[in-house]
Amino acid sequence: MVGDMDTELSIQQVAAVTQLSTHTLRYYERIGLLAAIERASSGHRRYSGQDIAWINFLTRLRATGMPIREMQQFAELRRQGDHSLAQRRQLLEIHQRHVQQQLDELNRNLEVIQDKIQHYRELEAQYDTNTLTGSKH
Amino acid sequence: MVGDMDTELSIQQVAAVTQLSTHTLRYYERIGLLAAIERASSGHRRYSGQDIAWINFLTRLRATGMPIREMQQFAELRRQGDHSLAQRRQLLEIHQRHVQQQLDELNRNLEVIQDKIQHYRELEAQYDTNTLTGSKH
DNA sequence: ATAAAACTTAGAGTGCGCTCTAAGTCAATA
DNA sequence: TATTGACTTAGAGCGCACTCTAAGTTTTAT
Repeated sequence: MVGDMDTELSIQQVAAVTQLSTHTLRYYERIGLLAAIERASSGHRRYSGQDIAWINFLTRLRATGMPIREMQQFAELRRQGDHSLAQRRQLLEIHQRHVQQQLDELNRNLEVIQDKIQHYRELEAQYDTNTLTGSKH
Repeated sequence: MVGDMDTELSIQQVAAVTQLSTHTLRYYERIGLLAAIERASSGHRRYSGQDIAWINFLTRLRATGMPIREMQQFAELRRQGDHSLAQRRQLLEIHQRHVQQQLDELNRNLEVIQDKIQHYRELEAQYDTNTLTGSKH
């Protein structure tokens, strides 16, 4: 089962497992996020297990708000091989800090929203009481 | 200091305190997020303390990914007064769940990124060793 | 053999949330 | 009084990340 890494998938199959559209997969290749996917003799794309793993990681970066531009830089560094390891790590460390900031902000905002919900609950209780006792109508 | 709620601010002042551009403030009013800001005799906008509080809350909703469409619904409910309290609360409760999902996903993705950083650290250490011992060049 | 489906490329179109421009009115200062 | 600057409106334009279309070739199924 180790050899599964060599399984080659069609664009439709990759779309199914990555949840990206075939349009998006071609788009990612075109703008250099994927760079040179292998072709079958027919010219059709054949994705390797490594390609899938890379696409999945890209998806994590996108989901955490990394702009395409930065992902392009990251992909370019990857293409340059081992001597770019430190730069790739630094890029990810910066991004990691951004994600932590997002988390902090999201947590703060969540609290405010929860406070508001609680506030509404109290207002509702009061409003219901007024309505039931017939005051003012 | 309680009377500060009645202070009326110009659009520039509101832009300064809310960190929104004057363009965005007019845009929000135009699409019904703010609805009918008072005007001075000159026709210039005059924002109340309540307006500012509302804008700040809207900003929290935006920052947590609520689409403008939904904010418009929320603003509309607010305009309808007390009898929409329960609906407003429900809308916020749904949004609250979305925010919690965002937080969960962000946390999962952060972990993957951190793992990748750690992986790079290990590869770097190995690469440096190989380089120093002159193996392979 | 032929039709339907899937693939290819280049490039146009879309939806979101602003962001800016144009044309004009009003207000404050030299 | 003149001019600089802030304000008004309606509507066009923009950046991002896709998403789709058109035109053509290849593969698969009947």
